[in-house]
Amino acid sequence: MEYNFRKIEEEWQRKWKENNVYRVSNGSSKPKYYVLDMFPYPSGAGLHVGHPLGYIASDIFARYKRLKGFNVLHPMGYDAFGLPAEQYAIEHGIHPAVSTDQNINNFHAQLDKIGFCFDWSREVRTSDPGYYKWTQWIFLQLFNSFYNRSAQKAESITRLVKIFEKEGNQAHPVPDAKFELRNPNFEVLNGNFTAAQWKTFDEKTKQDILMEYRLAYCGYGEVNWCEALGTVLANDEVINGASERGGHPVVRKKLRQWYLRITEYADRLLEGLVHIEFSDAMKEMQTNWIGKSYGAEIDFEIAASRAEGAGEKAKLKVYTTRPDTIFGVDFMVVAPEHDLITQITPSAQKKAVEDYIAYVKSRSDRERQAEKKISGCFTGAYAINPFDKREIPIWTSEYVLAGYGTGAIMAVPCGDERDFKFAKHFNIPITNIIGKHYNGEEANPTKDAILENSDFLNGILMRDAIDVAIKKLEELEIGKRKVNYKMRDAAFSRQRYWGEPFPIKWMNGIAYPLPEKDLPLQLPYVEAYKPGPEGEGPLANIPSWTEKKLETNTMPGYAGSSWYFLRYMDPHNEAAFCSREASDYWGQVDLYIGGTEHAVGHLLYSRMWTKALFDLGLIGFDEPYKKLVNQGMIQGVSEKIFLSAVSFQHLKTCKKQNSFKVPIAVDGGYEVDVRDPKEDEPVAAATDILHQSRFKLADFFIDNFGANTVEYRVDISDVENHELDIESFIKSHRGAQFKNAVFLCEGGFWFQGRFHRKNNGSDKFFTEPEVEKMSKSKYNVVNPDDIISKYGADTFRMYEMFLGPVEQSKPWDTKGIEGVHRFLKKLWRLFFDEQKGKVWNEEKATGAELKALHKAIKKIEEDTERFSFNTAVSTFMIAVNELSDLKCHKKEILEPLLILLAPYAPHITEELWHQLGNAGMVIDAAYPKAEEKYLAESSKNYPVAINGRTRAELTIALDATQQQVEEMILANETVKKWLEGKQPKKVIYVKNKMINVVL
RNA sequence: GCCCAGAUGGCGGAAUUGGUAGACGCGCCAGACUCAAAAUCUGGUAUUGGCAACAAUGUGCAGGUUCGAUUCCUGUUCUGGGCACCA
Repeated sequence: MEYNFRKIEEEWQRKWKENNVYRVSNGSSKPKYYVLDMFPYPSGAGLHVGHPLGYIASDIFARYKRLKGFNVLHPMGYDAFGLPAEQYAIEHGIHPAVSTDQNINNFHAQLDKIGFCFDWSREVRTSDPGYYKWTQWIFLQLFNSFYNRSAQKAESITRLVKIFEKEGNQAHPVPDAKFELRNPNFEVLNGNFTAAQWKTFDEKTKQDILMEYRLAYCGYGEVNWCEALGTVLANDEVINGASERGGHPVVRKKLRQWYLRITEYADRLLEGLVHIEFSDAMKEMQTNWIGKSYGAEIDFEIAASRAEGAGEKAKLKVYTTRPDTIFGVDFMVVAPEHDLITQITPSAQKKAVEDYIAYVKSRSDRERQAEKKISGCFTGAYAINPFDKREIPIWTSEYVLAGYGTGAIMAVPCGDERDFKFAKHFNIPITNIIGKHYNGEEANPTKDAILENSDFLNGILMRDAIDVAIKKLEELEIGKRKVNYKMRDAAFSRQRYWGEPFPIKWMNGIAYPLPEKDLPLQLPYVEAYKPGPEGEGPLANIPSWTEKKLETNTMPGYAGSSWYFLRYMDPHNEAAFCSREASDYWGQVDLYIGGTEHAVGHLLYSRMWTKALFDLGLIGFDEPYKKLVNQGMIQGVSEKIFLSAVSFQHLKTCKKQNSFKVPIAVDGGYEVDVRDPKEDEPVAAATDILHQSRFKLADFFIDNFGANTVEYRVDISDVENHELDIESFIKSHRGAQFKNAVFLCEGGFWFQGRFHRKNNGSDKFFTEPEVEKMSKSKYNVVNPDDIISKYGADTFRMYEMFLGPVEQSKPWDTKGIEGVHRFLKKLWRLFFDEQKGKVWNEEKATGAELKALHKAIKKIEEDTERFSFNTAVSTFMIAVNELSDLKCHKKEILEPLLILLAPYAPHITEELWHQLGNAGMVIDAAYPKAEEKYLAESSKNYPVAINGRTRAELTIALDATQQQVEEMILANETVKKWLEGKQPKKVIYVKNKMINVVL
């Protein structure tokens, strides 16, 4: 009886489905465990072997937990809204709903083949109106809430209105300090209003004020605007200030946007990190993203003597974490977007400043920070240092971002590297306030210097001076202590079609929520996806939509994914997003597996939503994910060849084609039948010869190959062992253009199917491998379907795990899969022999067999618990090797081994489990227990090191004393040889570890 | 530029708390079975020198701490992920 994985896997997948083996109920006498994978976006390219890595890991853990007696929730669904589907619709005219459906079906079929224990009855799709009804509903909860800072929680906005009616906003100032509160006559209210004033405000004013408090609110923000495409672009669609598609110019433009007031949750998001099991790296990334810092806001007056007109009374507010360096300020830098610039710039500098601002508008935030080139422009205005009254030039530069702090900084070149470089570049004199700590070569950001040249701060340690300076600022009322966050409110709208519509109606410039009974507000069907006028989304083109004054933006991708883990608990509930009963039962996700790319996006948003839902009493916990495991990426191996404008010795070149030149003539010395190729046809290709120094190009009748080579990725299906199958390559769609190309190898070259030998080197055409992202565009995608049809799902699952630690990125190499497949065949042979059939028996196990088993049980359990699945697979291999060596076919040993292996290879174990005569499913068996009595050892083979280097081995009883060990050591031949008759300085004996003799 | 992570044989990786570097698998080499091949099995395989015993070197690079460092510390290079409209 052979291991027929195809039959076994199909059969059990069918039976599992028929018997609802993986359906879970909300309630059980067993303890609960919730295992979740990060929400996949069903892309048109389908699954490649990298995608299921995390799903396999979570599947193993879910099955393991079930064996351990837990009621395990392990659901799967789709994050189905998103830009790619819309882009596909624009290009191919297929409605996103249609293509998304196709993609999901494709994904689903691929996932099914891997044998996951998902409870598919709980599947959700964010684009399903039954799902996004509740995304809209939660949005309305956020819209109708504000963050009560004194209670440190979200509360109903109607409560806030009552407070305003009773006492104004004294106790609840506007969250955004930059917001200018105005009454209906547009008079600035200085931040506060009384109950009496509130009552006099008209509806519009009231609503505008409330909008400043709502957790989901509407405001204005800058986007990448591409006039030519008439649309807003994502950062990764913008390359060097131009659109990726078409290369049209892109500028920053202010558009009306929805936001989530996540900044109000900054402290709780930080504090919450203490209570959840995320990796330190992940916590650090989130902490840095939130970017809490302590410092001061300082007002600098604008020098009247140097300013013209309006600027006179203006003040420049800066935020700094280092107020101790105030006497080292040599210049100020304001963000190019800063409102003050136009006010303070004297006419003489206007042109230069405007030109500079225009330049900056074409640059993304990323470029502005990443650029090594220093740029900036002097505004012509001066600020006055509030302490020593020194006049300080005010510059504008792209490295200061409008969104952070006050959008202006005081620059201290002796203490800050960026400021230093800027000062050097523009020849701004540098004041040294830290004496010998500053060497004039580079800035020194120390806090451990004693201040000099610093007036009242002289002689104080900088660390201590921070507080002294702030106290003085507050005393003189020129500044105040300030906590600042780098994190900004989350932009929550997209000018796109394929997303959740906002349940919002606009009337007289006021946003009104739709009543709950009108949800879901369904996404209307459209034929075209063109952006609307003035940068509005495609929904603005639909008269029936705009007639109803409905919001034309849609929600971003993370709307649906911020709460999906809750919907899985109660996926078919039509009365609530998730019943309190269900969320109380399942609680937090116990294990969440996904990539680090979500570190600061999805994970922070999801945490914020959870906290808001908790505050509003809708769920009973305020962190969504108890433990997070980050899976690494499986990379692809691309295979590259090199193309060049080659120059044969007697060669003419003709028309330039795609920057390659085309060879048309022949080398005189060789009979090469290079007929004149058509102008649009060939290109020359070459190979590893570029990398072989022993190969002399001069031998080859080529002048300057390599001068202009271009890398070209060939499809990995045309490559084996880094050798290109030229024939198959030329037959492929992309390779057709190379049919008249010359393929240089070490021993000669291929041309039109014939090899022309030049020397006795190889005629193999080698490619250059490169490890990079697995992606369609790199022609290096390996499809799991192919692997499974060749080796089966169990082999595939185990090999994915065997490749290396889940957390680590590693390249896929199909070749290695044979080893895992052999292992499963070897396991099978413990039960069945090809000729003899059944070989397993019910004999009593020996001590050696029990030891092999219990060693495995112990290690597998430990490894599974710490997500070290690769070493667990090794342990299975070792166990099966040992049992094979022992010729052990005993049920007593093999049956527990099957249970151990069931999470990893569910199909083969299910089959063998039933072959052993069991009736139920293996997943409902009890996990075996490792018994120490089979593992006990009385002695250990110790390594004996001389000066730390292992020289010998010695078997010593585990209970040996230091003295006994020393005696044994000194009697050892190898040790004697090294001692050369002398006494050792020291003998280090670490029980159960090693022995080290120090000479 | 900023934040985070990683680097170990020909390849993927192991070494869980500072204690035998290279488990397990791939590949490769040799052998058995076979008319032959596949499959399977056995042995070998970090590098250098040596018939061998053995010796020297060796965990990206340069230092440091320690009886002992892949593991801890300082600096540095390269690669990957993220940087707010890809998901």
